[in-house]
Amino acid sequence: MQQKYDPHAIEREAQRYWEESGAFRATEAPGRPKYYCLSMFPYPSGKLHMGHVRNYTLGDVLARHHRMKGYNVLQPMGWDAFGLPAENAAMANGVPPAQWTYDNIAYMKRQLKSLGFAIDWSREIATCRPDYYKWNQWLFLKMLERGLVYKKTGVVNWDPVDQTVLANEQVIDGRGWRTGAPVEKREIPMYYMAITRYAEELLAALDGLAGWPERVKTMQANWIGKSYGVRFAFPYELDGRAEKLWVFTTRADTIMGVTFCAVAPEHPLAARAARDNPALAAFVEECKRGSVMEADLATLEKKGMPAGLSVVHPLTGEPVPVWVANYVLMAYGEGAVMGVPAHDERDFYFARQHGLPIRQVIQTRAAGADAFTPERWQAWYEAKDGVCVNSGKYDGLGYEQAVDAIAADLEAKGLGGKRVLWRLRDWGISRQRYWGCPIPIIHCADCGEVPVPERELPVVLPEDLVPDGTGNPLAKTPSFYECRCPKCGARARRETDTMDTFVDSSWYYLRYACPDNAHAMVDERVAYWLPVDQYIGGIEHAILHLLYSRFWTKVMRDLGLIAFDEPFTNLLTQGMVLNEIYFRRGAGGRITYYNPAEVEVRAGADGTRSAVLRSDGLPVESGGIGTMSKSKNNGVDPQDLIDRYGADIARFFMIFTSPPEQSLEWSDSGVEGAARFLRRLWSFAHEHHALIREESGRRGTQRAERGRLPNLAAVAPELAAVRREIHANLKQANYDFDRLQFNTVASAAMKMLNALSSVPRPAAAADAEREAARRLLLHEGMGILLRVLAPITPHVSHHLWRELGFGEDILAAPWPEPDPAALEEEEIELVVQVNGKKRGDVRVPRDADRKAIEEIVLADPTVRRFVSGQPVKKVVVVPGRLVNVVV
RNA sequence: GCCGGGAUGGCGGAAUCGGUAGACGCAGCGGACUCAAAAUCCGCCGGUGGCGACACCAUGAGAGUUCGACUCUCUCUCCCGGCACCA
Repeated sequence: MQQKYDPHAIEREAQRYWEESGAFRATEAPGRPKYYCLSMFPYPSGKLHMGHVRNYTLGDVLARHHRMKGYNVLQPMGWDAFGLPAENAAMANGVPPAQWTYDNIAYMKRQLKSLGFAIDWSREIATCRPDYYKWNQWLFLKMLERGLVYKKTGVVNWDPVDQTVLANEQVIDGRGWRTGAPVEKREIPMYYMAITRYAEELLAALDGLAGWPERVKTMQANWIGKSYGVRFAFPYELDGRAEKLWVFTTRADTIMGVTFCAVAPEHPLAARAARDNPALAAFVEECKRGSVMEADLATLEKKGMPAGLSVVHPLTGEPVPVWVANYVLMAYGEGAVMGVPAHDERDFYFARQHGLPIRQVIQTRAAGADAFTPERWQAWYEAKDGVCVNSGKYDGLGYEQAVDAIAADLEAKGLGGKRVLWRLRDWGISRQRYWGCPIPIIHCADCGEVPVPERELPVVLPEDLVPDGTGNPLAKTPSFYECRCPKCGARARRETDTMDTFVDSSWYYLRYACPDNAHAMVDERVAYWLPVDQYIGGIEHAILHLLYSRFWTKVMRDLGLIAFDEPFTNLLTQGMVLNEIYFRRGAGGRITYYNPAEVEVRAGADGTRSAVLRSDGLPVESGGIGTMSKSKNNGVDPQDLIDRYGADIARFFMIFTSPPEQSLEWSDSGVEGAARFLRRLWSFAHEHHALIREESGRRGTQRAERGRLPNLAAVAPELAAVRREIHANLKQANYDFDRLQFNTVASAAMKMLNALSSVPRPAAAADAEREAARRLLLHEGMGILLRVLAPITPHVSHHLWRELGFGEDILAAPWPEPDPAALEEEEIELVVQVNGKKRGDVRVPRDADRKAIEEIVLADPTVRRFVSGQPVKKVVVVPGRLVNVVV
């Protein structure tokens, strides 16, 4: 055995062994318990970043641990290969997105392999391959047939200079990222998937997802946003026609307090009112500036203008003025709201700003007539514990009675009724972009929108175009868009929009089960492997990706393609890997980001810190810390770490440095500790190896360590303590594996090595029985330690397992369980408190009862000192833990 | 703005059901080995006071519940993630 730990050599060797033995090739084995372990597939951005290493190490730990526990494990990998960065890279370098993407895939695949992940590469997929996205198109058409896909207009960011649609990410401070031009909102036709039809099930089924983090389920529930309320109308007359302005409210009990209505700038009524009102038209126009992002809209200064018309209150018959307000969202509810300034904080400020009347219609016990503070109204609002006042026939009714009575009256007048409102909106999937899956539709002048016939799928995306930032290249490529109408044969135009990349990632986990099936989207192998037993990915996907995947699963179930309801049984959401962000703002507001590795932080004499770019010594601005990303140029290349230390050390460090779900501010201080630990493991193993060889030489046998451990308590009590330590840490490690807290598994492994290292070397004239016991203990401990480490540091574990003669392949070894006999203790230690403060500890027999413990504790000199004669009120005994004497 | 989460020594973190705060590791300090350095090994290592035994303080801030709170409740501060076209 080599004396020196050479990670690169043993990693090459172990990886070759796995490759040649096809160790990670998964095959369907009905009857064996299966474990489908899936990490979110990467976008092939160029190189792996630390988030990938964290994600895939976590997945690999789970996959390898379950494999050793006897599961038939599938761990696949693929590429989320369509998307915007490829187009940006193409513009920057003049290389087609396809080539850039395939090059990146090749490079990143090599990186993943060098980390030794137990991946079945025979199932690799890339979403930009026609044999994959064909099925996007196929399912799109199935959904279209069933009315689950439909067309309507949607609002996008429009760059008026480049004449192109911008992604939210491409809008910086309200301006186009390339042109610096102020962005406008523009309405265009788009295809939508009717996810709202599944809103009820998507919400209700969250309760059944026992293996999902609560925080993710809460976020999804809030996103779906079911609210119960009343939808009702304010009648009005315009251009000689009777019309209705519909609104939705969750507080119909306050309807008698309505003093105005507000509509979104995009509302038809606003457009109509602006027609003969230039000032209002200018305001509506002003509201069109800026991006469509909700975060931007929600932080806008609240502005409004009278529409110059009024509607009729449905219950009082009084006229109610209509306003156009930028805080009303067209996309939520009816695009119009009732205004009740007395009982809604936002309405209150709006009314005060514009001199609108405030009419109190709810009173609570807690508040007097002068208690008009928005904070207080908020409390009433949430508690719903007031009664109606100034409300005519509804006076004295509580929240529920008032809502019931008012809804009934509205219903009787044909002006509304109770209604459930969802916050969830249908999923717009059209993108005016090149590098995505073509939408399989043909536009014919006579036949309208005609689906591409199934036999003509896939509609293949040309791979040789280079976008230039102005519009969609597909729309400028006649060889792509020129076609014949499948219905009438006339010249027609192919749809040039592509699909949202979330479509690609909504079902890829199914395709790993049957990546080679050219005739069907899914087959019986999907029934074997799915649903995914453990899904691992970043918390940033808590809502969109996971919700779309759940929706897609339910759609495929209803199409009879699969037979389960939810795609992911257990979910581990890893925290983000963060790093400093530095940038400079150039001319026209364009921002250039600098990698923290190129930046030097200097502390000034006055304690202030300033950052300068190393290359030119000039200052850069700090953008705080944030997720490592290509767009913020704050990634750290893990390759340096792997080249320098090898895969096992990189993996061990990644696991040890923080718990999986917590976000992690990147720092590599501490990686030396991981390296030191594995070197110590190696040299300990080397010493043990020599010991075994010596003993087997003496006995003339190949395998020396077959004997049974004697009763250590009798032979060598100090060894019994070591064995207790090993088994206690094994118990802890198994517990932590099960609760997915791997950082403390790594700690437990370190503690085991510390315990084994603490075993004293025998004196020159050691007695033979003791020496044999010592050797057997070390061997047992080493066998446990290597198996506990195998999921985290697979290469070195594989190597030492064979070297020390435990067996051929550690992957085939049974997972270790602690020996209860090793954990038994005659005496246990109890912490002693007086009035809740720790004052010492006592040792008591393991089976001492409460009364005996009380006697021992009250007789303890330290306790007596602190009690010092005061009467003992009570003695709290927590079995196995502590005793608290209250005086 | 809205939704979700987080904050513990100089640093990463541990504390499983409300029961010893700081496991394990990094950095630092002292020592051994060495011609020397690296590596390795041993010891110390939250703060304040004390020669010491020990005492007091301390888990972002402030209140509360409890025999007992890092853990539960309320208020606040700061940070991170998401907000529907980054993936």
